[in-house]
Amino acid sequence: MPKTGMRPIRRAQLIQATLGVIDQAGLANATMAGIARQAGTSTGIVSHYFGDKMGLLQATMRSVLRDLFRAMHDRRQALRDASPGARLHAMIDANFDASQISNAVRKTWLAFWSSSMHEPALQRLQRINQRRMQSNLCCVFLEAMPPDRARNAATGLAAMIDGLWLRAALSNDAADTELARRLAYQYVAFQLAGPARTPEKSSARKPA
Amino acid sequence: MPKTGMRPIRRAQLIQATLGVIDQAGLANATMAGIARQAGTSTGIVSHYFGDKMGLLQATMRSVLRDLFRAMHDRRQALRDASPGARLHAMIDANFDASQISNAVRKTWLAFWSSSMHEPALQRLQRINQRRMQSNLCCVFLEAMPPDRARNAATGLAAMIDGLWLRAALSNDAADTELARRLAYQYVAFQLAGPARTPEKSSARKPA
Amino acid sequence: MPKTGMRPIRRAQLIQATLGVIDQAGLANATMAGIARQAGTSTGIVSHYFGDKMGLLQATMRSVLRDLFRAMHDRRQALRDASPGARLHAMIDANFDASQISNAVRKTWLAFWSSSMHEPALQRLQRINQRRMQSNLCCVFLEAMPPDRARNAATGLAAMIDGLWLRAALSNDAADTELARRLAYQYVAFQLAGPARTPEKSSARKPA
Amino acid sequence: MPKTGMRPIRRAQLIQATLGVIDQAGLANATMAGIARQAGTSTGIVSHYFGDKMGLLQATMRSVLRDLFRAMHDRRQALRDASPGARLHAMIDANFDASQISNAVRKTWLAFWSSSMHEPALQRLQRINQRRMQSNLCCVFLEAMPPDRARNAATGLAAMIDGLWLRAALSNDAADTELARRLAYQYVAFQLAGPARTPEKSSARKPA
DNA sequence: AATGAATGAGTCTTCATTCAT
DNA sequence: CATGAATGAAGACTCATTCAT
Repeated sequence: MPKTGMRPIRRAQLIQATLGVIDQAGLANATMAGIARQAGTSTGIVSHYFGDKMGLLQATMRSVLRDLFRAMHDRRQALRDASPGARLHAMIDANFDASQISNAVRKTWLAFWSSSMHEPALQRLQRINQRRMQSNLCCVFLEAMPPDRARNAATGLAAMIDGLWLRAALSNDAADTELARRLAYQYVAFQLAGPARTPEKSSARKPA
Repeated sequence: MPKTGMRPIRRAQLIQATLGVIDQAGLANATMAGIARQAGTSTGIVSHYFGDKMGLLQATMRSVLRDLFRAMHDRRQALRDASPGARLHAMIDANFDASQISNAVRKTWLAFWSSSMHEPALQRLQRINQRRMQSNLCCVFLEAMPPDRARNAATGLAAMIDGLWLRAALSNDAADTELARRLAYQYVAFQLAGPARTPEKSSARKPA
Repeated sequence: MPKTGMRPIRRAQLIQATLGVIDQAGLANATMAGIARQAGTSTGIVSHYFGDKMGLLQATMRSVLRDLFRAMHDRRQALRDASPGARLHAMIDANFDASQISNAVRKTWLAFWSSSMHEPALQRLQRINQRRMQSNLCCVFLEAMPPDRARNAATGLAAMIDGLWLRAALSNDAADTELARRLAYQYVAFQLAGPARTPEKSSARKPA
Repeated sequence: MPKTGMRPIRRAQLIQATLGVIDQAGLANATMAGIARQAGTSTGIVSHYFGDKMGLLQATMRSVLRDLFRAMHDRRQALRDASPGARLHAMIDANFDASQISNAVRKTWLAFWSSSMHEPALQRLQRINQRRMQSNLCCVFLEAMPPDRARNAATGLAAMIDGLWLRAALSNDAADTELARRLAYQYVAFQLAGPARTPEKSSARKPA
């Protein structure tokens, strides 16, 4: 009697196992056998549900991205009519959310960044994510500044978040999260207060 | 007697080939055979000079790091007595130096970031690099602000640079470099002008 | 469900193939590919069942030892209440049993002797085997002589058997088996009749 | 200025190095590079003097055999007119001579035994050695018994010596040498005193 | 005579994938 | 649905041998 409705359960199981294995051994050392063992299933099951190793990795990455955007969405919903500053803080918080800062997710994310450069399938996901983040941030900045500056502010904040996040991932130190958040908040404050000096194309290159 | 003194030449050759292969195929797909072919040598030669694949990767990473710090050092020397702002700009420029922004180096760097999480040997190099960058930046900021703020400014700028650098790497678009530099300059200007609002531990978390 | 219970069958198959390859080409030239081909399987299967080449070799040696001791045990059981002489003959016969004198087994045994000196895993097996043989022989001799002499007789007979066995292996001549057995029987007769002259520590060294 | 007369010196050097490496790592792990390093020369030199790896191994084995027979010859010369017993003891002593019982020699010998089964060149040496030993022992026994018994006695003593020697090699215990010698002496005494019971072809097989 | 850099064939091992049950 | 046995291609690494100097 084939149990029905196993699909989503098994898939979630395997994605969790994938995250776990990448956390423990790294993407480069994540084998199908290891993932299946971690999930408590047989090796054949992965092909059955994801067709391919790449299929599993894509699904895993999609799952991580979905979690990130759900976190951002939830927090923005809760502050729908708040000030731009408050909403940007909420989005920053989402990026350092518990679901994002677990080691498993950090390592997975970083690994995907790296391998997305040579795997078109992952690259597409990565691009979508990046664009979505940029536009989400830009929307909020637009309420407080002209479009040109808003775009730059969004790019800068996105870079800031990624950079802080990357450092936290590399240093493997959960305590950094609080500092990371504060530095990101500070950057928002900088941008909302107006640029100290408008960055110009060339003259800014060699300031006294 | 056979040709002597081939050591450094061959090593440089092989490191260049490694960067090339990682650029084309990614670290995950970089095989010894491919690297040897790219270098125009036999496969055995890599073991001969680096002992191991990991030995070659370490040497390659070390080479990339050395280039980065040489670029920073050179630019700082040229501006030894300049203002903090000018020197920070020089350090930023070094990070977006031609030697750093080539695709090969970007991908290699990102790949190393990723795999350093599970390879102690690479992790060590990565940590050393991170600490050196932080302290170099901090030294300059200290001339313009109290130690506490200088440390945060250094961390923030380092994150900013990494984040911008990461985005450039992922988007694979060399044209972003100019924008990246401008955003980093802007961050320096923010910090040197004094914080818009001092980031505080908790009250800053939910600003109106 | 896939065929289950293949484990012992495949393992036996592969061990037989290992013996065959060592017989034909020698341990030094026994490759995994050759063994797999001989067994009619793919190369990967060896790792699947034995993990390692050394794992396969250990299992093979264990199998050979097990066969030897089973042969000895069977023959002793059949003569449970017989005289010491009869039981020692049975043990000698077991050592020159059909399962032991096949060329494959001889060469394998000799190869293991040699490589056991540098492979701790094999050395352990070798030591266990040696000790077990010594104690089995000693038990029987004890029924016919004082402990001191029994120990020496056991050591001597074990050496005799090994030496005869070794010569047979090296000369590659199956016909020697009969002679080997007779010489071993003779040694037993010598010992059971009482020593011609008690071997003494030093005075025996230069007898007239 | 090519130094002349280096040939024998270098050859001896390399043979010693070979013995050393086999002692430390085993024949299976003895590489040309390792031997050259141990000898303090370059890798190419081995080909230069021995042409081949097998050439070096043959020369090494020949050297070991030559040492054994020199030891036997010397001791027999010293006892030219002594009794058969004394001369047999001398030959036994030679086999457990200091030059023979060093670990390096033991392991080398055993390794050669093993690989001689598949290397015709080594096999030839091995056969010559075996035959020479047999005939040397037989000559002496012939002075004390009829040819038929002498042949058997020689075979038995040779087996005894090899077996004792083998056990000593495997147990890696130099202290066994004394016991080994005593057991070999005892065997000589047995044979010289006349067989306890003449070994017969079939009736001896199942004695009561 | 001697060096040691270079080669490349050969080996072990890993692993994604398939498939009969 | 699920299993896990089996495959075989691919990669890292070793090492005897060659050869220009």
